[in-house]
Amino acid sequence: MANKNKLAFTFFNEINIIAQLSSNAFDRALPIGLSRSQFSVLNWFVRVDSVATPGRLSTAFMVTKGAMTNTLKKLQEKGLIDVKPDESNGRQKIVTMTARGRQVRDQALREAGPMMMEYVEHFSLDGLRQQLPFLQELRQYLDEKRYSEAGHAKDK
Amino acid sequence: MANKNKLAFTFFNEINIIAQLSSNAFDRALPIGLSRSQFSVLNWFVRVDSVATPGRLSTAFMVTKGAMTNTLKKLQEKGLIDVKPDESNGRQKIVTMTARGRQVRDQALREAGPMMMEYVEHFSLDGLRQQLPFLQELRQYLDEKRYSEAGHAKDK
DNA sequence: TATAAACAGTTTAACTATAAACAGTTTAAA
DNA sequence: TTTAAACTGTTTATAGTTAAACTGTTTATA
Repeated sequence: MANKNKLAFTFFNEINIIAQLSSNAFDRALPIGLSRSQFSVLNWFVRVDSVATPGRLSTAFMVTKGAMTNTLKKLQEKGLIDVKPDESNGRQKIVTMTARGRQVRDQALREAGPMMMEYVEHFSLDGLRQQLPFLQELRQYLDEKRYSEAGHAKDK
Repeated sequence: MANKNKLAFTFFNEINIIAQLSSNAFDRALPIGLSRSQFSVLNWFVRVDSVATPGRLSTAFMVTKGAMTNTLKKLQEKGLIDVKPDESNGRQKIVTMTARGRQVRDQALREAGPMMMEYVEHFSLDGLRQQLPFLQELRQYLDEKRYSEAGHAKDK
């Protein structure tokens, strides 16, 4: 059905443009020297867990292990995270957030929050809430599809 | 309202994940040697206009002029577009798609289309259609906001 | 007309990402 | 016990992006 095909393209196109616009805006709201991926890792430690391995983080953020190695290196150099070997497993490393990391994350959120608020203030709470279930269902579906694709579930 | 703040973050987070997943899938569906930005430019010539300047394209795709210079160079090297000076305006260039470019675009669409279809086949036509207006309104709002931000409308 | 400002596109440096090769560690199997 | 396979994280090469400096052209202004 060519009609649905076209609709699918339009739909994903809108999603992509919104993602790009909001990401760009968020990047600019972040303190200089802190990239979005770096902030996201710091925020993860608040939202999800206080301890992680690099592999767990690369899976959570759907980036390659190499990308996460790079992000963690930057955070470590700035003293925002601690990385130490896992005594019980020589392959892994243990990553935690430092007090300074927590401070930087909190400040970034304080600076970026109002901007994100402003972005949705013209949309009702109910309007946003009504969209969420569809988006969450779609996200979950795409995520499952990703894992079921041949030769692609390994390095993610 | 902290509640709405959190909802806004959740909302944009979902949008970003969907964008990332669908983009990655689309990238993989594309013929090797053709990046998403390159395909997008070729597709633009079918969807929007048959002639363009580099500046118009960089605005349309919300990337810097430098990024578009790079994309167009790759397309030109592969013989998929023509770039020639604008006789009536020495600052500008005129970009058009070649017959080969049209062929490559058509083939890419044939290869990637079914994948996108599969991505939405579990969602009803009506379901997608119901989401669109909100997304389009949001996109338009963000786009306008972008232009109204100080010191940021120039190079886009 | 002369000069300054704005504009259109290119180049460069820095950054982030991927994919693939790599090194070391652990687990499974023979 | 030895060996092969799987795993965890790093490195390297490649590609695409931004921001800013740059070149050349056009427009506005004094």
